[in-house]
Amino acid sequence: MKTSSRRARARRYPDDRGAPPAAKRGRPRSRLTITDIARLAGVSKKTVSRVINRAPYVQADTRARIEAIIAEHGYQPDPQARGLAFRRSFLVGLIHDNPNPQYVENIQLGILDSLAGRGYELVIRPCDRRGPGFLEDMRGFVERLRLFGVVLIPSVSEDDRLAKLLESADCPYVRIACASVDKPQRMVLTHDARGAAAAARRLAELGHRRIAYLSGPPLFRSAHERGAGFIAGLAEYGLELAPDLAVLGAYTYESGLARGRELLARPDRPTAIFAGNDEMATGVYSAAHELGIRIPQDLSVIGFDDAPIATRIWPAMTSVRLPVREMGRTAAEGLFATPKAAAAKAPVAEFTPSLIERESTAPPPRARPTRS
Amino acid sequence: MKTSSRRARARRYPDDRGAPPAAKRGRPRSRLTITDIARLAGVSKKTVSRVINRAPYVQADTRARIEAIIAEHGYQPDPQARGLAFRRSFLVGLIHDNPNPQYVENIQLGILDSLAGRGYELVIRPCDRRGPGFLEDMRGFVERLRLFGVVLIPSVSEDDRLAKLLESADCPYVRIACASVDKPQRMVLTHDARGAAAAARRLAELGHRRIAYLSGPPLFRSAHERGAGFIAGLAEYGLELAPDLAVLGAYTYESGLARGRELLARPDRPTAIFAGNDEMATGVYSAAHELGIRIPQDLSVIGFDDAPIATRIWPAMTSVRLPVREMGRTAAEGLFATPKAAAAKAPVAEFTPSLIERESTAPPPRARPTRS
DNA sequence: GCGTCTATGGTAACCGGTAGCATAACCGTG
DNA sequence: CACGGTTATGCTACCGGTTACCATAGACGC
Repeated sequence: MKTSSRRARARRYPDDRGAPPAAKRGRPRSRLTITDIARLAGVSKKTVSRVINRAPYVQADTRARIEAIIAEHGYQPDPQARGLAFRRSFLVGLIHDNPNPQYVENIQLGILDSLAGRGYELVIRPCDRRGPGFLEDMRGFVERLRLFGVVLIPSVSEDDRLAKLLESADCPYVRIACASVDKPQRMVLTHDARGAAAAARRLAELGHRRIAYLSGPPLFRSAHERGAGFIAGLAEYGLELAPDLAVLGAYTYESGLARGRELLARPDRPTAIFAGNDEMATGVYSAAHELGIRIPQDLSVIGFDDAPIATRIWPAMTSVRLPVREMGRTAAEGLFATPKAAAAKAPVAEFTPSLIERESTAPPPRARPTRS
Repeated sequence: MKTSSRRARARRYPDDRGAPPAAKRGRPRSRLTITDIARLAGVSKKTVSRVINRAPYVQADTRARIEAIIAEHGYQPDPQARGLAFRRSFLVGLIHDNPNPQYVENIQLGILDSLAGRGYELVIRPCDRRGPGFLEDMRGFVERLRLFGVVLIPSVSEDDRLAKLLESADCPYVRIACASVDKPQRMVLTHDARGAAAAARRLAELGHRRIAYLSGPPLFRSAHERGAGFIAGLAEYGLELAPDLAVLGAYTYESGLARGRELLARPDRPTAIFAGNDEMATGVYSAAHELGIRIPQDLSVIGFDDAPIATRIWPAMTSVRLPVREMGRTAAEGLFATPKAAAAKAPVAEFTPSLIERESTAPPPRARPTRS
């Protein structure tokens, strides 16, 4: 009877379609649990739990013995069980809509640098902040996963609706964004303006006077920030950005190519172009090649990001670099800050870009640099 | 007494340092649970569970009523609790050591295409298969997380030790790798050889005879595969790859630049170079620029991967394309295959690359193509 | 010697789900 | 109309941890 009953059970769910495969998979062979460790050590689960969580009230030798047993058996507490009890998962989310894979990858690596060895994992979540149901999606994501924390990178890091949502969902977060923030917030700041100013100074020093700025799209705060910094840098040399030499791109190669063609086809074309990012600067390179304009002899170009492509095109491009991986690491570290520090809403860290000089800049044709 | 006892308790962990912040965080306000839904619907937890898991033996109207209540309240079952009971998490891992961020990003996006709406999440795990403790790390990772499945991409996808480990850990996996496999396995196959053969045919048709192959490092199976395909393609036109024109690179820009310089400095330099990937092909571009060798008039170049850089350098590069995002999606789909299909160990899918012709190929100098 | 405090460890309940089994209702059939 | 088989549903234990609360053993002060 027992047997036949079991056999009947084996044929479960006769009309089952679409049940999660997880439910059908064979059981993995069971591993050691906290109960096993407690039994091996001759103590209670509670004591082992104290050791795992580094809680006090465990004798030093007891602690050492338990730790030895844990190490010997390679025991790893189950994050799902711990998370269930803690009402918090051991997952850190990266929410992003950044079109630059190199940037995203470096952020990921930086976050993982910080997570390594802590027992937390990184969950990736791309998004479209202008898509329908964006906020609902995000809410579902963070609530369902009970994320330990979230890192946001541009441009979604500039979306205050999302920040507000994360707060209401009680999900800690750190934003990476450039420095023009009105109120104190929990973020990793990048001083894009300073990098852009450095680019402006360098072009001014080389003697350029007709200098163009190829801006990123207004959706990105960095576009404004870099533009403002560039203008400020020029002003230090008594230069102004002529209105007709400030043109709007989209942070894409294609927009750089199109705007580059237009700028360089003018009779009084600029002798230098500062592009809001390397993608657009690369487009300017192509436009120059098409028109037979030599870089850097006829045209100086500076980009922003110091993407790998900056050294892969010819001539190697001068660009502005941010320590992206380090920024990712720092942002993740910020999630582990003490509650007090987190409540302070102060910036987690600030980064200033550096100008990496290569072969795409030179004095303008028929002109002499003001100094070296 | 009671009160003072509680107050004493509030000062818990007086010398606590290093306890997981999760344990210290305030509790998120509690959400709806399956018990709440059951109460609202006037049924038992078990019945709600059946609805969630699409199990049979629930009356259609009961099911509809429960689904309506779930939708109305935006209830989402807790993946940690489900995972604990299932002994399986709802996480899919991507284990990778691929140096190409564009490739990795597209794989990620493809996997996420497949996971979207299924309630599974993507966890990223870079690795170094030659580092110390590689296998132990991986074992700890997959066992601790009880991963639902893992996607592997080159070159770690070619590591049989890891495949064996995943099997012994009862962790389903799908590998993306090129087609030269000896035994049938659960993988997404890419016919890199066919793409390389197409490149060879094209160069032969244009009339090239002195053709070089710049190989990737032996660690990558794709390097052999592409080389073999290229040689086979040449053979169709009665051509051979001269031993001195097969050189070894490292899939990096720098190696492409160095090998390119050497190849192009020879008195009898090749009129065409097929590089194992776009990074190296870009290095060849730079070497040609340095030496004043024009592309494509003096030198034809074909790369592999169709990376974004292929269209951003000048002249736009002919390259071989694989549908990377689609491959990632397909690999993830493979994890959801029925147990029967999974046990079959048959390939999940196969992809053949296509040759994307751009401006970096032309007939050799002072020669006439054999046909169009 | 006794009450109080501190250090330590045990027990039961719980986190939010799922699995096994019992049971009731329904169905057609001999 | 009793009966076996199928469908629908609920009860209870359990997944692997953590917490609340309690019990006990020494140390200490009077």
